[in-house]
Amino acid sequence: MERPANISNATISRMPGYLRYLRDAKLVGREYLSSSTIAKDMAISAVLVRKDLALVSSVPGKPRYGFEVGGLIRDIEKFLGYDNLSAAVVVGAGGLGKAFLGYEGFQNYGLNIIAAFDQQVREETVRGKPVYPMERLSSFIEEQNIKLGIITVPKAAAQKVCDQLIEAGVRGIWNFANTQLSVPRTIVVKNVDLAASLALLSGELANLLQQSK
Amino acid sequence: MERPANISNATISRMPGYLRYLRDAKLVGREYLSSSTIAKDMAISAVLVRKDLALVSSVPGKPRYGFEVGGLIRDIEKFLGYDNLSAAVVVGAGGLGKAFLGYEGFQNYGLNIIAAFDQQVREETVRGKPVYPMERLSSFIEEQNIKLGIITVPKAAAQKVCDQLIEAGVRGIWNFANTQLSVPRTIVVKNVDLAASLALLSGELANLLQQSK
DNA sequence: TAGATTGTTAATCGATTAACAATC
DNA sequence: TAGATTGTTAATCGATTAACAATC
Repeated sequence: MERPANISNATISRMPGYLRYLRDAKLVGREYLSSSTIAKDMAISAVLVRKDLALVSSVPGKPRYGFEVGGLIRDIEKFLGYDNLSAAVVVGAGGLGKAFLGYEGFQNYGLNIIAAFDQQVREETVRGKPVYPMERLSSFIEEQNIKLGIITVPKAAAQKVCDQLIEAGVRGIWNFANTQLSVPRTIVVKNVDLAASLALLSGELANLLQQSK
Repeated sequence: MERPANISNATISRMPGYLRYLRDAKLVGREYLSSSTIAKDMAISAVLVRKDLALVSSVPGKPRYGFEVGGLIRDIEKFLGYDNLSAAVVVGAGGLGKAFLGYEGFQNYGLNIIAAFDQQVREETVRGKPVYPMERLSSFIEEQNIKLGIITVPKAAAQKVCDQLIEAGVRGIWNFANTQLSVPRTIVVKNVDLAASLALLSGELANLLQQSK
């Protein structure tokens, strides 16, 4: 894999945004786009766009034209590893877990959730995808060689689930339970902290409502 | 409101994390905590903890003791505005929308989702909370004086829903549709970009799996 | 050619960390 | 008192932006 190791997290985080934008642009027939056009539409700076794209693009942008949309899409997909979908399981078939299991959109972002697990199986399938009891978790992960687990169980159960996933062979964990997980250093965890996002929103909203009084 | 305007987004984003940690600590009977203990448990630096807490705490930490847990909890709750819950509506009663409507956990983070709206009402209520048809959106928002809207509709419908929310009086939008919304400058939008989080996770995971080969 | 646009080097900005004096 | 811990000032680090030469 020729993914350069020196690409910043900030840049990586923006990549799915570029991809989404470029896919939309391609759909309406755009073939070339300048960094300034992309920047304006995405509300970021043009220099940043050029720097980001230079890091992942296999062909440089052309002066006078800009970047070739199709090529860029392929390069970003490759960079993000979307050319081969990661199979994943979700543990916790509550509201969020079921929403994830039923959401096809993840396929556009390189993720293929193939099953859910829960202590109590209330529905055998969600939109055609199976929900299994926890007892089957380990063997399923081993058989299917799953490397990515998504945790959507309540906080109190999260650490235990996390340990089980790792024990069974999962190496990356996407954690939606609102708690700090402790894992060996060889495991990657990414916490999704909706509360942090909400805090920023509420804060700005409070300032705004304050002003308008 | 005496919220200091000069607190960075980075600090604000960490506040819900501190709050969660401190609430847990209080539950197990901790009365004082040093910045180094908090830092170790939360996997951030102790100086950062002291700086962050100094910005929101009404009483300074005590040398030799640390910070008083109960007081800190109250200060952060106040800072984040959790002392008065924001009423919100969610538009889009698909998987994610229903998950949000049914999730009581938001109450712990200052948010009270009181109703959902959708074009097609398949269930009249979710965990006791009402789902209404889109036709009722405007009047409901006006009557209940709702200032915060959550968008969980598909991408294609997001901008229209956004416009309707703003038209009816919403001032802050939490957007889960994965598209860039265009809004007047007087409106606050916070996009939740799961794809960005996933990109970081997959990237690190790929590096990891690569190494272990 | 002229002009739009890229890619790169240097400057700026913001956030985190290091060092250390102040305090209970 | 001695020592742990805070709060603050200065240094570092990383990311973004500004400036501008290179290019088609």
